[in-house]
Amino acid sequence: MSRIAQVLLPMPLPEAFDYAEPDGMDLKVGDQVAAPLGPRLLRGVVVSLRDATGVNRALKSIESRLDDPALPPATLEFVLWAARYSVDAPGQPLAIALRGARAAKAAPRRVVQATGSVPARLTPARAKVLEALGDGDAASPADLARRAGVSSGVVKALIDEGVLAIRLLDDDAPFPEPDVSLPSAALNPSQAAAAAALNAMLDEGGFQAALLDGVTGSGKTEVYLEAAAHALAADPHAQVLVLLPEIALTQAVLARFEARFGAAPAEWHSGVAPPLRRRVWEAVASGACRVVVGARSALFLPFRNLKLIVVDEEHDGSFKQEEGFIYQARDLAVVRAKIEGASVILASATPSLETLRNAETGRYRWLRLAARHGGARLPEIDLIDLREAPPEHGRWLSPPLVAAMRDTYALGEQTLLFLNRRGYAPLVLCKSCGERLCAPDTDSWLVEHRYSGRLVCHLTGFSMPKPERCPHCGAKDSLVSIGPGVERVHEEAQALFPDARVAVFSSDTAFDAREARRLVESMAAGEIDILVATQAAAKGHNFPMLTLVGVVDADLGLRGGDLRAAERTYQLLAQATGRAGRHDRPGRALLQTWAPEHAVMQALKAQDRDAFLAAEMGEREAAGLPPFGRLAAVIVSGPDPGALEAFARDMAQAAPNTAGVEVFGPADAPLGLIRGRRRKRFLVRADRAVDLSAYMAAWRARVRPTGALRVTIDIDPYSFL
DNA sequence: AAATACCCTCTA
DNA sequence: AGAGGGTATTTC
Repeated sequence: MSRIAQVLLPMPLPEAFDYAEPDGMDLKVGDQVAAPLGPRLLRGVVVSLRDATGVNRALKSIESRLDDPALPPATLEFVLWAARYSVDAPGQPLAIALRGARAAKAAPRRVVQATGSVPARLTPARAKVLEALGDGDAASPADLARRAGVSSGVVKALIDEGVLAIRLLDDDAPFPEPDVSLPSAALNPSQAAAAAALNAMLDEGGFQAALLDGVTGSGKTEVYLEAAAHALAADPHAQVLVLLPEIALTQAVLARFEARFGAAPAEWHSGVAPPLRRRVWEAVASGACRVVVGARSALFLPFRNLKLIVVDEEHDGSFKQEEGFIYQARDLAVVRAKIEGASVILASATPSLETLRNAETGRYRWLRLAARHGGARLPEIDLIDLREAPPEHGRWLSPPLVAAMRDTYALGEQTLLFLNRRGYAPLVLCKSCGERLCAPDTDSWLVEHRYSGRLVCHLTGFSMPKPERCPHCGAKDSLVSIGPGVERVHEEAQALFPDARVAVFSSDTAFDAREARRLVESMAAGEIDILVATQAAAKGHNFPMLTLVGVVDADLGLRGGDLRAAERTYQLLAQATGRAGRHDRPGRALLQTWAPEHAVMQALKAQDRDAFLAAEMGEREAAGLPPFGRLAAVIVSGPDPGALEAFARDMAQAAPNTAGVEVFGPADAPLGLIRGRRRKRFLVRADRAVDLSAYMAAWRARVRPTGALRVTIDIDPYSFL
């Protein structure tokens, strides 16, 4: 009996396609195959096999089974689950899962080896080459020539003569095995208790979840390292995944893994070159790679025997993927753990309300780390009321903050000025005609970057040199920079302290892992007096000489006012102020604010996280917002305003009526125009019991966007632009 | 996603 | 008629 294979292709197709299985191919679910699609031949994955009964149309045959590792059944199940949850085509998450399998293999290394035959004429140069061949590792022709001190022509002649031959070497250095016998770091009693609880959780086996909750510097990393060691030791094939936000800039955690296990973990993020990506993917699939530290997409790797997932800084917004396939990696990590029968640890000093709620209701174990590691005190936090002590016109640092900086500088200690805004000024305005400069066909302002002399759109990536004349009215020298960014605060700090060493840390100055590390090291070594930084520097670094943190604009994140504004601001500022005064030096943090009475500012000053979260939790509950209800957003977009308007009205008409679901909209999106596309939004609020994904899928099925119109569904939105 | 089928206008 | 161009449809 011949069979039919359902094959999922890594593309936005609505479902898997049926193909005939050629005789004798003996496919299994998860196998990677080459399947014809129209005139093309594509990589796909077998999702099911069934007897070929009831076939009503001619099917194409699978071309071949690929020589690549199969996708493990649990990975496949996870891919399908993620697609259903996100209300997107299953081929989208599959494309992420296959990214490593599709990456180019490393070109084999060409090395020279002796064939055993002797040269007809043994010149001195040739003798040197043969001598150099003897010592050292296999070398490429060019390296061998260099080692022998002759030109490459000599080597080439020997190859042509057949004395030497080229061999192709696939040097896939194996991923080093973690050494779990190395000693653990010394844990304080609080850490030891948490580690013991996590080990007990792992010993229980099956799906388990825990919140590891501890203030900055309480030593969460050591604790989850012990849990990882425990999982790896308990099963010689166990695999561990650690998810980090924006891993490209965080080298510190990698170093700690290396110290603990005597071997660097495999990295997985967008900065990893394709050949290495391919190797990591294959080693994860074979089980040879046991520890992966990665960004959110590492969640889609083909683990064979995943036993533990750690989501570090679980509250961090960058776990939410906002483009292409939209997903929240922290939430999907819990799902993946459930499917794998693994444990998941969510770690944070300022947990998200979603996670906190799960801990409060007992769905997650709740492990709290109390004391600060090393006995340092928490920084003292004060508010500077900008209404009472405003900076001079055109300045951004208030007199009390400048005074504190002066004291700190005089003591030879360091200041961190925190401002979560890249560039020099967030807005450039023409004082002649009032025009606000925007990217072409886009509603978002151009940000002035003075170091590079350009105006940059942070949304679309558009940039242009700063013009001399207003592009709107043509007036000369009429463009003024409005508001501060880190570069402008740098300028002001340098003017106030001409002898101080002032530096900027943002994604523009720390553009890759190496630059970031250089800046962090020079700050840690005391080579910088004042560091002006965005959130790129707020997380995870340890600066012993840093005793003052000044938050330039504490209210920044509160504007715009989406549902998580207060929560996010608290998390960010708690993290930033937590940088001050580690080790034996007391620290101080000053927050410049126009609204010192705001609950977030009061909570930060009182260092009363729990009271703030309780109040915030109460407001969410009263409004039925997450974590007490569910949200989804619909963004409809298209180039033609009239067509968009009409379609949005049709879509509103088509919204299904269901108990416990409210649909709001359509409304103009705050960013009403991006890259020439007009945008409108719906917001859907549902009770927790409602299957929101199914609701959204049913709604989408009722409308047909024509032409250039597009519908994007965002389950659990974080951005409301 | 990417190939192609379709359907306009424009050019001689 | 055939070339260009944009848009809609199809892919097991």
